[in-house]
Order: sequence, then structure tokens, then C-alpha cells
Amino acid sequence: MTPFPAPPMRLGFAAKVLGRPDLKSNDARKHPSNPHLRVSIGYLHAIFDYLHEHAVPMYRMSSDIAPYVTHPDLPRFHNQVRECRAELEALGKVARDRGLRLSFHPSQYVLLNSPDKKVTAQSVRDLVAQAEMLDVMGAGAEAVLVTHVGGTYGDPAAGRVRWAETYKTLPEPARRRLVLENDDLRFSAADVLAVHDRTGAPLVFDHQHYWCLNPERLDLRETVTKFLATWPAGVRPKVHYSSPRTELREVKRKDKATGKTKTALLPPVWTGHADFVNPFEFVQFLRAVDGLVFDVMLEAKAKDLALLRVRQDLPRYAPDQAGRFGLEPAPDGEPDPAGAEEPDAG
DNA sequence: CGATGTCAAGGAATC
DNA sequence: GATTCCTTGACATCG
Repeated sequence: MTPFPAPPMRLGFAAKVLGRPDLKSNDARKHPSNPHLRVSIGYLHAIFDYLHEHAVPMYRMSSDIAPYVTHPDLPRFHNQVRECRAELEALGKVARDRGLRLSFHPSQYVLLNSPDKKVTAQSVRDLVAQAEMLDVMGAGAEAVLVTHVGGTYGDPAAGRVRWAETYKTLPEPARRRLVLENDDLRFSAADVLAVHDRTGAPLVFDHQHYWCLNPERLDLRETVTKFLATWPAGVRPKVHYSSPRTELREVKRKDKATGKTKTALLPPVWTGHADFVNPFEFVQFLRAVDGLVFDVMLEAKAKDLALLRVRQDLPRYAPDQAGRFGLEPAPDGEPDPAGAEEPDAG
């Protein structure tokens, strides 16, 4: 038992700020326009101010804030982190002063277990660049790089081993920040636990992925407990939470004969993310892991709007769980008063 | 100005 | 071996 009550668990969201359409998450211009990390840092100052205004304590930065920084054919972009040293230090100080927990989630192209050495080497370069940015910002150990195991290449066991081999060869700054997440199609919670046993890499538990892929039928609470125990002492673990999308999908496809674009309605895939967090299921999860301490990265499509919404729902529907996040119990009255919950339209 | 096409990048299923 | 989906936003271009 901890001698003192643990500080409140944190809720965070990723990348794009939907509550303020004018806030950009990264300089996304194409290379002929010479986009730059310096521009992205300016955008991040505005985002951090928004987070501060809304008391959002955790945020995942876009993995593309340094555009083309490792692009093999565009060396003129490779010095951005060094060019922005002072700017990164200043941005990091803002985050530190406000207790803002930061992270990156490298893109789908970062594959540490690819059999193709070039792909793996390129992935390592990306991780090193992102780790370096966090280091220059002076971010604490809780600022991590979250990644998946990668592809199966027809042999999942070999894929796990290759990930572990690459992990051991990572430059220390990247290895120190890297954490591994269970995915929804290829590597289950049991799989990443096995990789942890080989490597010691901390694990992020993704709740939706656990429900999508759990052939070993691992128990929820036992598994979360094991995942949390993979983190070093003194570093708050983190889990990912999202609700599955249930709507029909509108899929556009080109008709071969006519060349015209047609739309079709297909059943939902449960790996898709819903706009918002289902409050009842979220509370059910929190109660299932009562007593465990972790931060929660929300991966809802409505981003910050989903965070603000669930933060409003929790005190109303589950005061016992809201307390874990430092949220005050809801005042008496209607569970969901009309018109009281819209965020600033801007 | 609104609609549409494109983007650095991989993997896997399908044919 | 080639095509398409996965999934994502925003830039860039077109009409």
C-alpha cells in the first residue's frame, strides 16, 4: 500500500484539438513548402494553452511535428531538432511547469520487427528523433514512446523475438522511453507480456484491443495488474481506453466498368473507434480495476470533446470512480442538463 | 470557394 | 505480381 493517497489519475487525448478548429497539431505542409519543427512548436504552445485552460493534464503530440526529419531522400530536414534546441527547451518548460504528461505514438510505419533491415533501421531513426525531442524538452520518464510489436510475417513467435532483438540494440535514449502496447489484430496482451519477459520493456494496456484480440482468454483485472507491474517504480503507468464504433461504415470504391465512385454501407468492424467514450462501459472497466493506479489516454475520435464529456459524465454516474481522477461529485439535479455541456464553440 | 485528390513510409488479404 | 484496405488529416489542386 502507498503511504499517502496517490495523486489523481490523469485523462488525456491525442493530437488534434476538436474544440478549437483553428489549432493545428503539426506543420503538415508538403516538403516543397519547407515545413519545420519550429512551426509545429508554435502550434504546440497554443495547444498547451488550450490544455491549461481546460485542465487537461495529459496529451499525445502528433508524431509528425518534425516533418521529414528522417526522410532518407531529404537530408535538408534532418537537423530540425538541433535547430530548435532553445524552442524545445522553452516548450518543455511550459509542460513541466503545468505538470503536463506528454507522449508520442509513432506511426504505423515504425516496425521494429520487420524482416527487412532497411525498414527496421528507418524505424529506429524515427524513434531516436522522437526520444531526442522529449530529452531536449526535459520531459520526465513518464513521457514515453508507445509502439506495437508490428507484423507477423507468417510467424508471430519469430516476430516477437525479432522485436526483442531490435529492442536490445536501440540507442539508450530511445530504449529508455519505449513502451509496448497490445494490438487488436496480431499481438495480444499475452503476446506483449511474453515480449516484456524477454526485454523488460514496460507495457501499455489497450482496453479495446484486449476485447478485440484475447485468444488466451486472459482475465481483465489480472492482466491489467501484470501490465502495470512492468513499469519502473515511481513512473505512473498508462492505459489506453476507447469504445468501439457501432455505426455502419460508408465505404467509397471505384466501379471498374464505369470508373465512377460508388458508396456502399458495410457492417462495423469492432476495431474502429467511436466518437465518444461509452460512460457505462468505462465505469465498468474502472470498477473492475479498482485500487489500481494509472493514467488513461482516451483514443476517441472526438478527442478533447470526448475527454470533456466523460469528465462530466463520471461525477454524475459514478462518483466513486470520479474521485480517482480528482473530480468533484456532481451537484444535485438532472443527470444530464440540456445545454450545460457544450464546449466553447469558438 | 467547395470538392476532390494526394501524401514518405508497411502489412496483409485477395485475386 | 498487382490491387485494395487499413485510417488520417490536412495540404494542394482542380473545376
